Amino acid sequence: MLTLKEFRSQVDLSRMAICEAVYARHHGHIQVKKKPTALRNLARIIDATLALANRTGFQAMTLRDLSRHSGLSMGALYAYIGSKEELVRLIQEYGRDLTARVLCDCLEGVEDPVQRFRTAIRAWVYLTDALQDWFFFSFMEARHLGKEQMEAALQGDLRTEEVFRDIILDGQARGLFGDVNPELTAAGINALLQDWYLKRWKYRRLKMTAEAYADHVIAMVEPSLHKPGTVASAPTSAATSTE
Amino acid sequence: MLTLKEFRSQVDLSRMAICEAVYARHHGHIQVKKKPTALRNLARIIDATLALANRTGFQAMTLRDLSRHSGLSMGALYAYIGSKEELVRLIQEYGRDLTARVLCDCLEGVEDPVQRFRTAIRAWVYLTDALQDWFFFSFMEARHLGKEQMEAALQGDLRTEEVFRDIILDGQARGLFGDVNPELTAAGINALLQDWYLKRWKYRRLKMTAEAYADHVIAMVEPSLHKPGTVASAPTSAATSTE
DNA sequence: GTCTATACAACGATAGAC
DNA sequence: GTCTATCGTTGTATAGAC
Repeated sequence: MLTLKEFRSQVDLSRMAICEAVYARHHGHIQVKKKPTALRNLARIIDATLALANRTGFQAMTLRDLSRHSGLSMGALYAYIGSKEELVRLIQEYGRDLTARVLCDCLEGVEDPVQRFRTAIRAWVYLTDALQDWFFFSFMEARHLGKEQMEAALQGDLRTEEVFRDIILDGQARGLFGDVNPELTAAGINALLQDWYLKRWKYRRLKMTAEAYADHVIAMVEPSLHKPGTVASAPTSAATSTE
Repeated sequence: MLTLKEFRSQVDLSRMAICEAVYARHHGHIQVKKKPTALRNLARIIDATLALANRTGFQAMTLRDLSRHSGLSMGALYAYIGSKEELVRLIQEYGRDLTARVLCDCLEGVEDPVQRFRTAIRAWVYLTDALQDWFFFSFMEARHLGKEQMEAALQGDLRTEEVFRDIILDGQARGLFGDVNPELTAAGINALLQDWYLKRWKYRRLKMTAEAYADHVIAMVEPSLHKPGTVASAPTSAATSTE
């Protein structure tokens, strides 16, 4: 079974690794040429943006706010970004590359549909947990982007669903799952997974861990997948399960 | 079974009925004293605000935009609202009163837990379908409100969940449902219901109706509620079901 | 590379004519 | 009741010193 610890060792989600990718992609637009300083300040800018924008919205966050919280002056800020709009694009892009890859990587080598289903859910919850501020930002600010950027955001959403849809189709082909609508069920799973980063306050209040939440989603969806009459052997909790 | 038609005849969700309520609540702050004109223009302002704000966000919508799209001048606008912030409060409040009441009304007289469960889901989907622009606005702009207004928004969210939680608890007490976590399951149902107005583009693409979506949520959740080994007699579709 | 000081546009809000 | 014209403020973005 995919544990949170295992997941974290597989995927490098450190701020620095992410900022490296952003820097590599945008070094043409970034005026600062000394890589160590550039990476350090880029990390500050992204952190501050996510913190401020997730509190009151990206539009409400002024660049003066950002300047204060990132510890950089207005002038210095503009050595890294060309405009406020470019900042939101920059943040949006870095996550997109990452998320598409992670889910596929974690599923590699897992053949059994039931195992694939559970692994995919766990991987996604762990990923969105590690990068909750990015996922929250991305969801809330997607419609403020330009047309083609928004298209890309929607495509990312659909691609996640396709992974689940294909697992369900495979399970049906092998006679393991009943005849639920694969597309709709995948959309439902997506909605449940999204709740983890959209309603953090709620689950924090319930003192839930990412692993417990993944188990909950699995427990909620799996019974609807299995053929009527088939009693599923669903794991009740990550801690007690012995797969 | 609660159909969309039945629901609409039970609850008056017309713009005018809603604007009456808003006017009644805010007539102290509204300078325009002639009721018919006030109601007409209030409806225009609310419609335009929801349309514009849901496209690019409330912060991004300028009052000049609103003035143009509502057909009122800047000056006239300020005869109805005291400030931009008051406008968002006004819109937020009108829905809150409504939503709390509707769910309870539709459940009145329905005793059987399974029926209550299905009716509650149908009622909520129909309600959010009729007022999708309001629910979308409310979800997206909740964090831009003041502290006590945001508290109220969260409370509204929790109250919906409590209705579902209580239905599950009742079903468990009567031995009809298995021992799922009532609070978590209610949160999951809430997440599924939210998807209907948060991802309209997706379901429009799938050519789904509100009734079909309600059936889908029921079909997805019900199997996890029933006791292991118990085969549920879930209705496959609102059209073919004969309850 | 980073700073301070400033330009310029756009915003929310109001005054006063009609 | 509704309009046009205008106020003061605040936002994004840049120029030039260090």
